[in-house]
Amino acid sequence: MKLDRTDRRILDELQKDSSISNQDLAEKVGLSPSPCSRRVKQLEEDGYIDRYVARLNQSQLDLKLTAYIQIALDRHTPDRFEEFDKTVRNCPEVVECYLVTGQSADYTVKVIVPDMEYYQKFLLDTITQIPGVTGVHSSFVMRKIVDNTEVSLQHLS
Amino acid sequence: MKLDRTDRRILDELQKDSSISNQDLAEKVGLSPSPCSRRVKQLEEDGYIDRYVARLNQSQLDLKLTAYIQIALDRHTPDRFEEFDKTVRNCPEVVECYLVTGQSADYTVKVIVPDMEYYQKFLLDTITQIPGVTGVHSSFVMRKIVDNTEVSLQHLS
DNA sequence: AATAAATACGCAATATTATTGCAAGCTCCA
DNA sequence: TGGAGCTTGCAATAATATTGCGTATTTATT
Repeated sequence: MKLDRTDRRILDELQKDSSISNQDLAEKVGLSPSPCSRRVKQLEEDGYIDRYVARLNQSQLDLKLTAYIQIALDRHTPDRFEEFDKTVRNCPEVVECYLVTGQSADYTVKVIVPDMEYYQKFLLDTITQIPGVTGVHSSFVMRKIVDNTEVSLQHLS
Repeated sequence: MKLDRTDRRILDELQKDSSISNQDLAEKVGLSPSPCSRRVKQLEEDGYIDRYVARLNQSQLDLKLTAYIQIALDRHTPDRFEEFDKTVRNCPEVVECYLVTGQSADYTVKVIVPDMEYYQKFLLDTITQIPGVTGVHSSFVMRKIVDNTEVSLQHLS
């Protein structure tokens, strides 16, 4: 259950571009197609590769606003958390939601929506309606410098 | 250059799982394989699909710490921004970096690293070294409720 | 350091999957 | 209601991935 340099290179390539053919991937990592295919399959089976996804062009799809919402709850009881989690998991506008450390902001939520009007409605109709939500603070993305899903595997070397 | 219901369903499926075969995808969206393949190709060519990527299992790869860093700059001059952007783009630990609205926090940076020790070193050796960085505030992810790349296309209906 | 066991490799053959040409069927506008 | 432009499904073809197997390489053990 240990990864060598070739495995890591395979993972790196697939993180960047999973539409690469097995033949090209094999060449990039210095292997012939068959062992490369076998390694990829193994990495999938061992759970290193979670899933393959397509990333869409947001602005072309009229999704022009990305917002971060910092949310604080009145009480930190299990039922408060459960209710919040359940609601947020069912919002297609929410792409990320984390429980984070820090003074008052319990949750950090990332939302992708068409525009400010949509956002405002979403905030009022959905977030504000969740029991226990007290503080809500929004910030809006003006410019994207990095927007990846690719993680660094350097520490495994 | 307009998407019908079938196109949107294709995009939705590929966002969730791009490893689906064309045949299965065709069946899901109620098409036979050939027009389905043609539509996917068209969506790629038209730029709706940005790229295909593999998502990895972070904890299995020893990436146990996700952190958000809120960063403020001393001055909002072009060279300050450029220098910051350039540095951050070259950090493999940084998965997201946005310029955001708000009082003092100019940048929101998301970082994925093995542990707190690594994080501390990263902050001191990299972030703090960037000219003009004054305020730095970290929060750490304790629990992930949602961690997707999938965006909602409901507004197109 | 030698050797045995286990693992990983590349080639060639096979199987799977995607793509293309084409005729028939829709759709939409005049 | 007719016709132009698209879209579809089928069948044939092409591209791509996968598997068996003999050889080579690595790893562990003494």
